[in-house]
Amino acid sequence: MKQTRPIRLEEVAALAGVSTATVSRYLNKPAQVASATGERIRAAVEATGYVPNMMAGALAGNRSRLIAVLVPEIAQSLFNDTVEAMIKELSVEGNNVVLALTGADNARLTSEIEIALSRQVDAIVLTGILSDNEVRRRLQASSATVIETWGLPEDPIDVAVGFSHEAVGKEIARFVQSRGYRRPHLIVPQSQRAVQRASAFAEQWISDGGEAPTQMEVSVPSHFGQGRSSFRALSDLTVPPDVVICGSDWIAQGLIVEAQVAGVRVPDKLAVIGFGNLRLAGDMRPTITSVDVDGGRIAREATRVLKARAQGESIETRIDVGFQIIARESA
Amino acid sequence: MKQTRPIRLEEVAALAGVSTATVSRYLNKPAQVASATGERIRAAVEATGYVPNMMAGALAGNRSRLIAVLVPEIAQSLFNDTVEAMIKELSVEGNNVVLALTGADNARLTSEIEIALSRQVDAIVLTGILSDNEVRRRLQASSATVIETWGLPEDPIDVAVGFSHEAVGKEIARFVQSRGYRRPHLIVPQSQRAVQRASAFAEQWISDGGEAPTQMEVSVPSHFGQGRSSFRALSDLTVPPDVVICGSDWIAQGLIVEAQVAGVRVPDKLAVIGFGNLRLAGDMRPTITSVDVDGGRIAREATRVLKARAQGESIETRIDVGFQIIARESA
DNA sequence: CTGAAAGCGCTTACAG
DNA sequence: CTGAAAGCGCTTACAG
Repeated sequence: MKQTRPIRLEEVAALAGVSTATVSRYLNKPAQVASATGERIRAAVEATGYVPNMMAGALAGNRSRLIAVLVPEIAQSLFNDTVEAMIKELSVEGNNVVLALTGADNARLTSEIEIALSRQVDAIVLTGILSDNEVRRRLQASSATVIETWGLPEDPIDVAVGFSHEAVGKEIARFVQSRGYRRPHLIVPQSQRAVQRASAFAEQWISDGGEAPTQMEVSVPSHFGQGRSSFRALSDLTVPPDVVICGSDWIAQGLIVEAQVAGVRVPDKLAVIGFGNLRLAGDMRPTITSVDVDGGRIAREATRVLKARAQGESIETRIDVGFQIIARESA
Repeated sequence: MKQTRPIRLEEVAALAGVSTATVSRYLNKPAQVASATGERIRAAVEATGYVPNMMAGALAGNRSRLIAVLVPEIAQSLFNDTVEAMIKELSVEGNNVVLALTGADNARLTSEIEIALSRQVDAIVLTGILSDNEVRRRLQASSATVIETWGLPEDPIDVAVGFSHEAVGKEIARFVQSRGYRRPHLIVPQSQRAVQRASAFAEQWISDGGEAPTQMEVSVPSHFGQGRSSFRALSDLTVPPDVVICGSDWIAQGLIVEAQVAGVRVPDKLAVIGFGNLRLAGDMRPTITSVDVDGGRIAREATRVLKARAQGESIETRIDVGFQIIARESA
């Protein structure tokens, strides 16, 4: 390793017989360079094998082309599809994604924001809910675009791209009622948003004349094993449920497996609803009724916002990408 | 957004009554600064709310503190635990991870390497196998540390931290034999390494006197649904298997679910072995026998290598972190 | 359409 | 232990 010094812009310019300014323009805004000149530069770049130093470019141009994406974790997360789509979308535009982990409880959210700011990122994409007002202000004072995703706060820090978890809860309640179920049971991962959905469900259910639904808390990140244990815990309930609304498809899947082993038929004896509409929801036996969130759409909207911002265009501050209940065999 | 100009080092220095050089030293190598001076600087940093511009620091110091991690995908990947551990480990040292996606077929591997180099990353962590010799040379000519993970090539580009997939294949073959199974069937995701494991399995199995195992190919990334369809495809085999070796725990899980629905008892009528030792392997019913790869260990070794490199220490070029067959109920 | 030159905000020999 | 100064490799008004 560590051999020859890399080629700089200056050497390309010398070879092409132009100034570094012109090479820089050719590389960044080719339309501003005469085509004959451009061709000479192109040849010089190729001949030298020039690779731009983006750190220098970032400092000089005050644009890092770095986007920080902050998620609780990635080992197994409902956000993964969104993050993947985001990385793909953004890299097309010449940006790179710095992925930071804030922990299942989002404990490292504010510190990771500080670090991202120090990195001079052009934008910060948040999935967690930021309650610290000082950091909120610091974020607003910075020149970075801040995109809150998955949620849809009343008063976004900057821009929000997501959907209403309250609406999801209410919609599921209506769905459950329309299917004729009478005794819903909720399995609620202790994340702010899952709790929000559960509350909204209960509210809607009760206002529609139902009894207050029973519910159980599980830790985050949610996983398959919780589904199994949750099924077993069902026998502790005085009122046996006829439908279980799970905070994630993983929980739903575990619940179904355990139910099958116990000889409880899904959905005949017990209906199950998941959340996230992961691939496995459609692949499971029985297939799992779930709530679809379009991660690709979130990523596209976020990218569009970033682009508009970079060009100084005005942008909406709340973009609702919606959600969809996908009815399948399990409920 | 876009308010007041950020504080610079110069303003901190002025407030503390020292030069920018001293502030920079205090921030990066506090031991080189007198404690009284350091205290004044600390106070000045706090009073001004100074946030260092890491892009400038990177350019001046020729050290970006950026590590590129290249993986095929993250929606659902066996590498996720490793990537998560890597991000955690590295961020403790003040580094950030740029996550780049190379595609399930690794088609974007070389282009993402170019981009990472342009970013002046201190290190590139690869999970895919790099066969392009030119890029290999370019990588070696760069000053970036290159860490190949998960695999353990004979001749690493720079440093390799992983395990032998061939050894995994052979070890599974011995395990299967020791358990008395006679007719293994392999479900092989078409990734280079899964194919390597399958070949090694077959080789060992045959050299131990077994009949050539049957096998079926599935696409990457592997998933639950493939397990279900693979089970159904088993009936096409002229010789019904007594054990199925799956390329991932997701396949194994899908296979078990489908077997249960079909009334085939696991492991009594059909044993199943997974790969990856995901959390669900221990949570599934029956629990899944799998191969454990310690992602945390890989991340720690990689971090150790990076640190040693940064300090100019010499380092090993091949670090074998091993693997472990975890025998559970399914086989 | 192009160039000379200033400047982005740091780090680091070098000298003391 | 500390400072003056050069320099990292680009971008971008500004002027022509």
